[in-house]
Amino acid sequence: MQSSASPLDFVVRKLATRVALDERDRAAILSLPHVVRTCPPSSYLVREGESPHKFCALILSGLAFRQKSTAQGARQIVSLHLPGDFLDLQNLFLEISDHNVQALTALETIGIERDALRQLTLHNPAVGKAMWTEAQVEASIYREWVTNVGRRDARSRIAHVLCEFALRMKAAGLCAGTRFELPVTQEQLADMAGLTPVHVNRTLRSLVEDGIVHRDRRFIGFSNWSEIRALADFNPLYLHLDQIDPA
Amino acid sequence: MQSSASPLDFVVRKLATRVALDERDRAAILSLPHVVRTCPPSSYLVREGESPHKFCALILSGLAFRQKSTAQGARQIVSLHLPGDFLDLQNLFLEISDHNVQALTALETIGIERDALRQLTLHNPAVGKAMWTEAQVEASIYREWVTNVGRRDARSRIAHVLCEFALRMKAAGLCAGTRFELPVTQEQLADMAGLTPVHVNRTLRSLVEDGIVHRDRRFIGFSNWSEIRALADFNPLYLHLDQIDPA
DNA sequence: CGAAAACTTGACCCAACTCAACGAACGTGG
DNA sequence: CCACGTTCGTTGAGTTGGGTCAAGTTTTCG
Repeated sequence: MQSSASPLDFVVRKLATRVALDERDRAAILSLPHVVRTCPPSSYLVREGESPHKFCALILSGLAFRQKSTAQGARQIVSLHLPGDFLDLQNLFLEISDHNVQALTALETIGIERDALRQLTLHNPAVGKAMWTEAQVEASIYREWVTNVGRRDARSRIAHVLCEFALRMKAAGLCAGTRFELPVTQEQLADMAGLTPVHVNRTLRSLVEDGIVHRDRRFIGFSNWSEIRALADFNPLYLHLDQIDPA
Repeated sequence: MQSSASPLDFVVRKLATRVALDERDRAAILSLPHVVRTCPPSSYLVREGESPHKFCALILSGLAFRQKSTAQGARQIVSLHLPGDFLDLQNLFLEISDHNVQALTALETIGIERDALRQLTLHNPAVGKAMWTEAQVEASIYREWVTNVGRRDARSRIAHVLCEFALRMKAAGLCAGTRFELPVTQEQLADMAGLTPVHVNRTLRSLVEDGIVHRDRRFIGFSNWSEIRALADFNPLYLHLDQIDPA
């Protein structure tokens, strides 16, 4: 019966997509100590080498990404995150951060007290299961990215990134499915795909010329989902979007 | 006081490297229903698209790898596993397998009943924490692999794979550190690095010619750890080898 | 000992990179 | 609301790291 506008409601709703939560579980989540924060575009939320912060962040609105750099100064973006994604799951149980997390757009996050969230994850089986599912889906996406960057050519690689983003946005209820804003520079897209910005530019152009992708500024549209899906060699299984409340 | 030679002792020892376990935790682990199995080289332990098996496997001896294929038939190896690694963590909480797991060498595994392990993970905080740490270290390794395959040239990439393997083997007490057997064909190495077998052959040869790597059959040696480490741009932080019992 | 698998090597090719310049869009302050 | 600096996108020309194809050679193993 609570009409609360607490940002923790958002967390409850998120976790409830992964597992059935009873009243007690919900109450436990809703009593977690937390803060709401906003971060400007490209600010760092986590830096490689740091110890975990007091709060574990989840995105309420906006986009973020994870990134590592090589000694030669090349950057690789290793994942993209949208509202409902945890940005700090790794730091819940590891003591030193192994990569950077950066805001892509302006970001609104809820920071949940690390200790409390860890205790809840370890002691409440329903919450624990939801958190495990989140973490395992994230790992599955990493595996797909290794494959994408390791074994697909530039066209497929870029198309694959676009397909994944479209589908995750749709699953999060943030776009209709075949048209969406991807607020990413071509340089950032290059860093996701393991390509150079120049080559991304040309490849993206060729996708547009072939009528597979429409583009206006940072807005992307697909003419034909099954066409781009085939080109991208995109099999949505790895997103485990059906992994919802198998109770 | 138990002198048991149960393979579960191995699991206890493994998890005890991640978290302090008391007698009750140990007893709970030691009572898990399980089977020991052997698998011939290149047999499949998990296939993409499958539902989870009744048992969740952990390697007792031998090596295994995870692998995905593209529609064009290219294969990418996304991780390598050695004794003490879980092969089925993902299937503990996900309902469809998103990749293949294959034996690299002859394999001896302990299969722990999935349901029982899941319950223990969710209900026993110490075991839960150990399992989380395992899973998060695995995720960290995926991030590094995305970076390796996306942003390093062939020499560094291959050197990086060698460094990681050497250090993980050493950490597992399976080699001294600068000389070890890597029972992998050049084709498999290529599939780890996102290269072709021919190019792996030439690149490996050039590393040998430069005196950075020694090779005899499948045995690899490093002349100078800091030299290959620099070439590989290898920073062992991501392996979280110190992530041991922060109690 | 013989067949299959793994490793080598050479010759050639091309997808993607580099370098460099220019144009378009954005945002910020006056 | 315009001027202007900055970031982002676009394009051309030339280069190269790594791929392809194909033919040996060595190793492994039944």
